[in-house]
This record gives sequence, C-alpha cells and structure tokens, in this order.
Amino acid sequence: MTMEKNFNHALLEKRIYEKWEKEGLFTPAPGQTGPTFVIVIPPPNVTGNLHMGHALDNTLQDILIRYHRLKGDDTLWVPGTDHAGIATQAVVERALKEEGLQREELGREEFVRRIWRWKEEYGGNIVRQLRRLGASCDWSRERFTLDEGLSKAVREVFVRLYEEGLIYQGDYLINWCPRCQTAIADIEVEREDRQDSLYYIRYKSLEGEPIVVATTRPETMFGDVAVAVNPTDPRFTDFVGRTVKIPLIDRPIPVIADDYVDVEYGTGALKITPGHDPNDFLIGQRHQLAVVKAINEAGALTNEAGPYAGLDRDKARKVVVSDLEEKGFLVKIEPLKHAVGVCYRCRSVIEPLVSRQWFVKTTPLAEKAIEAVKDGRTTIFPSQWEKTYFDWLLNIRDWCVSRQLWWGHRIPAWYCQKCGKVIVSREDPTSCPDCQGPVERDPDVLDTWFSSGLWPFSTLGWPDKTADLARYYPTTVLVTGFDILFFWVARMMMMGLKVMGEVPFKTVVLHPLVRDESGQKMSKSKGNVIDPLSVIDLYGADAFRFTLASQAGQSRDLKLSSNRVAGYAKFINKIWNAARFALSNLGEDTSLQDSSEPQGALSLPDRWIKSRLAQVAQECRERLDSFAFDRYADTIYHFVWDEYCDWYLELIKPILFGADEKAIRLTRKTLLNSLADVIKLAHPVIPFVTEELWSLIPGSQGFLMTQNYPGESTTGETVGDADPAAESQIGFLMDVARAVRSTRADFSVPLGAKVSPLVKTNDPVLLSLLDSYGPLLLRLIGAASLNPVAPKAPKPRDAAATVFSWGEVWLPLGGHIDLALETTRLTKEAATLESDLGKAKVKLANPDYIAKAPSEVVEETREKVALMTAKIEAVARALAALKEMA
RNA sequence: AGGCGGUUAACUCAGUGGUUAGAGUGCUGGCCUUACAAGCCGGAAGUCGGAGGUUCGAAUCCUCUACCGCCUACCA
Repeated sequence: MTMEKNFNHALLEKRIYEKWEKEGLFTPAPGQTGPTFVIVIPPPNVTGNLHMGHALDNTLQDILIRYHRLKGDDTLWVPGTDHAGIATQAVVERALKEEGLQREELGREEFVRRIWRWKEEYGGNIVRQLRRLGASCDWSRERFTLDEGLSKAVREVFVRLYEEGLIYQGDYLINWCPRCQTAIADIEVEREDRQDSLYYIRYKSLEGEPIVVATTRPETMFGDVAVAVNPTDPRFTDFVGRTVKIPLIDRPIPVIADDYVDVEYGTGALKITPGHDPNDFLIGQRHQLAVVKAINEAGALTNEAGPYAGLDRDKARKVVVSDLEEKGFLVKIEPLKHAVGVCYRCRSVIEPLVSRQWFVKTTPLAEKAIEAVKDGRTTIFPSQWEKTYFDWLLNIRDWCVSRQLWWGHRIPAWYCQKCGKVIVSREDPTSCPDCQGPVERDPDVLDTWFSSGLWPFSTLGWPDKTADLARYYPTTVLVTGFDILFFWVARMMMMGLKVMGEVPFKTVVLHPLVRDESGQKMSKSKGNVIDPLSVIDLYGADAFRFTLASQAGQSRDLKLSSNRVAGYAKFINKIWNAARFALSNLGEDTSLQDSSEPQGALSLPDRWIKSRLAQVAQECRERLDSFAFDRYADTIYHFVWDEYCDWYLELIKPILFGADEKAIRLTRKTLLNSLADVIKLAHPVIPFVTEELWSLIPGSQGFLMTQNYPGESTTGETVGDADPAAESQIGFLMDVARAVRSTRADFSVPLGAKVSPLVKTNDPVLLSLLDSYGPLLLRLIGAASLNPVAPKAPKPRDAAATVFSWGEVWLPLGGHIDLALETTRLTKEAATLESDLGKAKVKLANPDYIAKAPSEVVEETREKVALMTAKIEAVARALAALKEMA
C-alpha cells in the first residue's frame, strides 16, 4: 500500500462528493420503517453566495444528518433556496441600473422574467457551494420558495387564513421605506442610534397664548391634528379643549388630554401626528382624530404642507426650522441622541404612514406557538432562548404581509372594478361573482417570510397528501442562527401549527453567529469578510468543518480565525498519517472481511484501545445527541491525537515489528478494526478524508457514509465493553514512561543515548506488570532495558501508604533522581471515588439535607451514590485482575 | 427603559459544586526515533473582572458591582 504523505483535499474532496451524489446516497431508501431523522435547510437566498453563516449552519446540519444516517435512521435533509423578494429584486434592479434601465420601463412582466433569468444564471451558485462544503442534502428533493408546488401552498394558506378571518386588509400605520418603495413589517425595521435635535416649537392658541411642544420631526407638523397634554398636568389644565394653530400654516387643531403624555419629558406637551407616528396613531384613534397625510410615499411633503408641498422630508426639516426661527416660533434646539427606525435592507429612515395593506392576525397563532414550546412538543436549544421566544410572541403585533414589489408570490386578491367587491380565491376569477363586472388583481406580493414560514411542510408536498408529508412531517431538528428566531422560526411554528395542526419540528437548535477574530460582524464595508470557499481551497472542507464544529458551543459569537483552521488542518494530516501507518503495517491477509475469531489473548495495548474506543463511541453519541458539537469535536481530536496516535500506535510498534507471528496477526486485526472505528466516529465532522481512508481499508465495502456508527455494541462490531483492568495497567505504564521522559529531559539526555532506568516500587503487582510490559515502553523512553526492582524497605509516608506506591528511577548518568511516580491511575481513581462516595453518603445521612432538598435532588444523590459504588466495584475488579496477573 | 449574553494563559476559547482549572495558536528547551518536522518528547505561562455570601469544598450557586456586547421597546 502506498499512500501520499498527506490528504490531497483539492483533488479528492470533489471526486468523493461526486461519487456520493452519483450513487444516490443522500436520498433515503424508500420503504424504510424505522425512526426518521429529518431536517429542512434554512433556504439561502437563491442569488446569494455561501458566507460564513451558511458554512456553519450547514456544517452542523450535515454533522447531524451524517450521524443519524450512520445510526441507521431514515434520514432526510431537504435542501432548497428562497426567492428572497426584496433582496433579489434589489440585486436585479441594480444590475438594470447599470444598463441605464429602470424596472418601470420594462414593465412588470418583463422585469419578473429578467429576475427568473437572473435566478437561472446565478441560482446555482449557492447549491454548488454547499456541495463543496460536503452537505449531504437530498438534491432530488430540492425546492425553491417560488416553484409551482410552493406557490400552490402559499395560495392555499392565504385563502384559508382569509376565509377564517386571520388575514385581513386594512388602513393602518405601516412602516414605509421611501427608497424601496414598499411597506415592511415591524420586525424588518432596525434601530440605529442617531445624533439628532429636539426642537421646541411654540404653538399659539386662538387667543394668542403660547404652548410649547417638543419634537424631533418638525417637518411632520403639517400632519398635526392635535396637541396633547397629560390630564393631570396642572400647567395645562386651562389649555385642554381649546384650539391652537399650527405655525406657518395656521391650521386650527384642538388641545386634548391623554395619559400617554409624559409630564417629565420635553415640555409636557406633545404634538399629535397620527399619519406619521405610531404612538400618535394610537392616540388619534382613542380620540377619533382624523389622519392627515403630510408626507407621501416618495418621502416628500404633500399639499397639506401648503407652501412646503413637494419638498423632500430632509430638506423640508431645514426649511421649516429656519422659517420657524425667522417667524419667532422656534424656542430652542437641544441635541438629542435617539434611535430611529431604518429599513433593514437599505438603511433609509423609515417613514411611518397610513396605507392599505394586508395583515395576518397573529395573536391566535402566537398563542398556539407559545403553548407548543411550553408543553415541550418543541424544545428550543439552548433553552435560554425560550424566554426570548415567549416574550416576542406575547407582545406580537399583526404582521403586515403585503409588499409593493414585483418579485414574489402575488397576493390572490381581486377587486371588482364595478361593485368594488374583494375576491380572494384559489382559482383566478375572470369576473365578479356578484355583478359580473371586470376584476383586477391586487398588484402586491407577499412578504418573503410568508412562504418560508410554510417551508417545513410545503417542501414535503403540502397541500397534496404526499407520502413524504406523511412520513417526514413533523421534521426532527431545525438548525439555524438565533438572529432569525423571530423572522423565521416563530413564523414556522405559527404556520405549522395552524396549517398542519402539528409542530413543524421537535427541536430548534440555535447556533452562534460567525464573527471575525476580534468579534466584529463580518461585513463588506469593514473589509473583514472571510470567504468560506477560499478557506476550503486552502485547507480543505474537512479542516474547515472541524474548526466550525469545534467552536459551535452555546455562546453567541463564533470568532473565526484562519489560524485555527490551519491548526485543525494539521489534525486532518495527523489522522491521515495514522491511517497511513496502520495500512502499511497490515501485512497481506488482514482484512475487515476476515470475521474469524482471533486465536489467543489480545495484547494489553489492543485491549486498552478497544476499551477506550467503546467509551469514546459512547461519548461521541452523547455529545451529538445533545448538540454539543464543540465537545464532540474535542472528543475526537484528543482521542485520535493523544491516545490513538501518541500511545496506541507507539505501543504496538514493538509487537508489529517483533517476531511473534501470532501476536502480530492479532494486533494487526485490532489495528485495522480500531482504525475503521476511528474514521466512523469522525466521519460526521470530517466526511471527506474519512471516506477516502475507508476506500483504502482492505476489505471495506461500499461507502463509509452508509456504515454503522460505533457504539451501543449491539451489532457485534469491534466496539465492545470497557476494560478497566487494561486501562489502569496502561495508565501505570504511561506514568512510568512520563516519569522517565521527564527525568531524561531534565538531564538533557538525547534519545539516541540509551539508558537503563531502574524502577523501584514496593507493589508486587506493579513489579510484575513492568516485568511483562516494560519492553513495550523501551522505544518510547529510549531505554535499552527497564529494570523493575523492589526496594529493600518500603517507604511508608503516611496512613495511605498501603494505597500509594512509591518508586524511584535511576539514570546511569550519575545522580539519583527522586521519582515522580507517585501513584497509579487506578489507585488515584479509587481514592477519589471513595472520598466522593463518602461525602455523598454523608449528605444522604444528613437529616437536614433529606428534609430540605427537593425529592428529585435527593434522588439524584442516591443515583450518584449507586453509580459511584458501581465504579468502585469496577476498580476493585481491575485491581483483582492485576493481582491475578502477578 | 426592560431582557439576555460575555469577562478564565500572550491571543481565541472549553470547562454549570469535587484530585494540582484545560485546549488550539503562540512562546520555550531537546529530538530528522523507519505514519506524520504540518511531527515527537519535555517545559513556562492564569490572584478564573471586582466585592460579599451559601457550602466541608466555588471558575461553577446566590447578592451587589464594573466594563463590553446583543436583542426587544410607542418617551416625543
């Protein structure tokens, strides 16, 4: 067997992925009856490119998917992309602009056609990039939020909700983006701190008495319909009910009293502009005030502003302020830092204005979504996010779902041009059912999150009753960043429960957001963006995935540095070389297919590595089952490097290179089996290198990604039970080796200079152990011989002398080094366990503890005691085994 | 204004009551030992943000506090 010195990721990763895909290994076999494991991908924007957030999100999903596939679950990962209404439209509009075109010039149909063409051209990018990452999605089930089936789902849901009164049309104050020229939902408004001014403006009553109001937006004064004061404010009791005039245009408005007004803030008097401020809108409704639209959709003042009509709102502010000052209405200007709402897309300042839009009545849907998490039908992980989820849903407001865009699901509503009837229907109507008048379709499209809210069931074929839907809904896990908990997760919960009557997923796993090394958000403007594809090119997808997994803990930030990826690239190399060593030392006839029982007793290192593998397999399972990706990666890393490579492979060299043919055969078999287990355990996180290694293993059949995950020892694989005796014996040998090495280093003895350490111990068991297994250590410590001797007189230190064995090492370079061979692992462990057990027992014997602690805590302690007792028994058995050998 | 995170080695982070607090990178001394020099062996490096408390025992639990960050929010 000849292998390259390192894993050629650039060449092999692509080839391996193509084989997997060609073999159809990502598609679940039909007719399975076992447990399912289903994930729907958070659909990336169809015209987007893979960024770090996607890389992390999909790495974690792929780890879960591959793990469950190996476990034998009926595993499905549904991929797809999102049409991303406003984002995609903006991209294409920008492209048009470079041709000197505007969408209006093209007309709606042509423009939409252009976007589709754009999608055909660039839509494949992101899915290709996901393949480079190794994502094992079932591409045969790939969906697009705007494809035919999903459009059908969207329409069906819209009509149903409308029929139930959960979707309605109304004139309300909405968030308008003057730049994007569309309404956006509350959640799409972001807050930005701005340094602004608070203007104090003097309004005068008809009688000429002044009342000063404070505002940050003087240009909206032409939309004022009242001045409000707090009813309890003694300063203004005389004013309530009187009429004041809006400065500059002299329109009369009343002074009203409303609790909302804060006596402390500003002047205690507030101008009421229902058309352009959410609070004022509510106050206006309470007092049945008219809504005056002073600013239009383009962000310019309307005719209500008299001489100022047509001015852009920013310009208008300056002009109005200067006029107010000139005419003596301006009292003062104070600097003010406050948060203004901006569009999440273009960061333009949002203009609240009253407009006719479609809304989803969310409260009844939100209640169900809260219940489902409260009663555990869906759990959110990490659980700290549950509170955030509840808070948002409890305070949810109706969801404005109409958008004044051309790219998206067009709202299925028609208006009769004759009688004005509104028709919402599954089929396109040709005329008014009431008066036969001509009908015209609503020009608006739906919020892109409306269709993604249906994703978990629409992708499985709903509203058709498909086999996929029956088998795979509800899905198992949803993996996404916490930043879209509200945008997406909460909406899927509401829609899933409403439409399917069942939660869309059983667990939500929220992962960190990827940031640069200093914790900054990655953004083009900061120039700190790391392109995942360039990382993959440089280090390989495996190293990259491993890095992401190793940092995917429960914190909120994942600070990515290429240094770290470089570090884990070394790990990939390490595992590759470990396999290279193993595969080149198997001889001719060692094969995975050889199921004959080995004749003879396994060597100590072989027993040890099997024992360790059994435990590590269990640990990997536990960590993956609990979404502890970082700890899973950590387990793999340290097991492979610190135990498998540093000790096992070194300890078996004397055997493999020795003369005992029978022992060689036995060890070769264990070596091969353990290698197979190692790469199986690691496959979910580093699929490429492990798959390649599998193909090189003699007797391996099929693909690694469809084998069985080690552990649970039900299949009679190599992984079996723990062997505490082997572990404690190896632990002792490690202690000896470390002590000798450390002593050598202290005296700067080069490895080439052979030494003959003399190990003194008063424990006959250890003496015999050294006698038997000492030779295994020789090459590790650069010794010609290892001479265990019993000291003439034991060195009693204290009462524990019977437990702790002391020894000494001499090096033949002069000097006598007091040895650090303090104790064996076994005895240490026994001592710790016994002390813990003692404490736990004391706790249980304490009547206060029993009386005061909750019963489940007491129960826990009892279980702990039982567990420790069992462990101590295991240790005792191991000690007995040692004695037996002696 | 509320809510939620973070603060542990030079850097980036693990560690949710129990031996002497760990890892990667970096630093350092010695090794080209026939898988890997992208390696091996040895080592240095931390008053776990601060103050109090609970406990036999606290990085871990409680209270207060400082700084950094995020999210929600209708103080003009």
